Amino acid sequence: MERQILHVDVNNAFLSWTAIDMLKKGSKIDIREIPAVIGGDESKRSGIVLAKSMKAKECGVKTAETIYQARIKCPGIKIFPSNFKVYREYSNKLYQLLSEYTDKIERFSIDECFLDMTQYLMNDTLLNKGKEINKRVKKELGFTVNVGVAHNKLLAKMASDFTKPDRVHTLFENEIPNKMWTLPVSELFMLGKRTVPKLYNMQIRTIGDLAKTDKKLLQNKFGKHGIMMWEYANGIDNSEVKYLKEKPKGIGNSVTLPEDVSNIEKLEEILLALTEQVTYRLRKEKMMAKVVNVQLRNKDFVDTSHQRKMLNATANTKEIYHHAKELLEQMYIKGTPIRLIGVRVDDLTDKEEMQISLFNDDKNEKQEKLDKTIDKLKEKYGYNLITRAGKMDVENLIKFRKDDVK
DNA sequence: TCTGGGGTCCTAGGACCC
DNA sequence: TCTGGGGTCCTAGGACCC
Repeated sequence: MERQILHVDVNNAFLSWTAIDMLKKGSKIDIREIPAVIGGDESKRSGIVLAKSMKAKECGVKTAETIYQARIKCPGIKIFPSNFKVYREYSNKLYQLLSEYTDKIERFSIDECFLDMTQYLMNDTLLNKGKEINKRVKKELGFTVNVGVAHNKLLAKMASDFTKPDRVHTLFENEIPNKMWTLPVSELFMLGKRTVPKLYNMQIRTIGDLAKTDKKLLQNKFGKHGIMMWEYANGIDNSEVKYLKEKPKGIGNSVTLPEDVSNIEKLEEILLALTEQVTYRLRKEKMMAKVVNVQLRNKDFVDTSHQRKMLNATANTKEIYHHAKELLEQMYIKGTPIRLIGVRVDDLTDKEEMQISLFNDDKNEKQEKLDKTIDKLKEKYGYNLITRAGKMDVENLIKFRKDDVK
């Protein structure tokens, strides 16, 4: 049976949502109407463009480029900081509205959803539902969305990416040659900046070129990725709308340092704070991890990572930090200026499903208690070491943990 | 004052086993 | 002693997404 899929994509999400939030707080200007971007903090060396207004786009400003570059392209451009709390709020409002249409919704990202409408069309058409959603979001929530209308997720996503903003586009199978094959191959979902030049060298310029290329040839050159890109170019995608909440596969926390650090004691201190965050989230998910991974980026932007599989899954800060610290010591070349440091845990399992370890002795119980105490403190003070200094005495907490992990 | 942070999935090579 | 080959697990790194 033919599936009925919608893809809803918020136009310039972070910028639109910031604009609405500012207007609500009494701002006289609507930053959607001027050259503006939402960006990181240049003084913290995270000065990249997260979202841009239409006027900024007209200057040639692109998402993920530096604010420095944006200013060159568009002198006088206004820059506003991001506010994820606000974004989550609007994202939830959108989700609520969409929930009136189907319960098969996949939150693909903070500003994108897939809807499986197959069993929810009644006597209406999919296109009409798309148009209704587009109108209602604008009227009731105050921002605009693009809606892609198709028979699978890939085509719906491609459709919502056609002309913007505030549009509803269909991409049914018979429309593929005219609407999709004419586009440059770089527009195809999952074709990034590494793959596109390789395709160009093979004289593949448009999605149509790719669709007509021999599948076997692509498989030989790109492996699984080759098969996928051929299928996508031909509009083939059998993946389901994942409407059930999935457990995370890994949890990580990394930070670009305000200035390069070449001192391992300092790096260890930051690593501890990052580990604290990661294990806190891990415990909140009621999960345990088996793999610990430490990532470093040096001043030349070269990334290295080391990982280790532990004997038993754990969510304990001290235990995970112990491994993270060893990994750092193993990989850090003395004197190297480090720009970014990160820790992540993978190979996660549900805590409930874990058997009670034979070694779950007093020591472990003591550790669990300590973690719980710290978690409670965090909840109370909303303490987040790296991104914002909380009300709590951060230095003391570091010392507390430092003494503990010794 | 140039380049975020959170993810997922895949690949290649080495170790080890039978 | 001319050295297969399939399979699994592990690690490092790459590509892509928003």
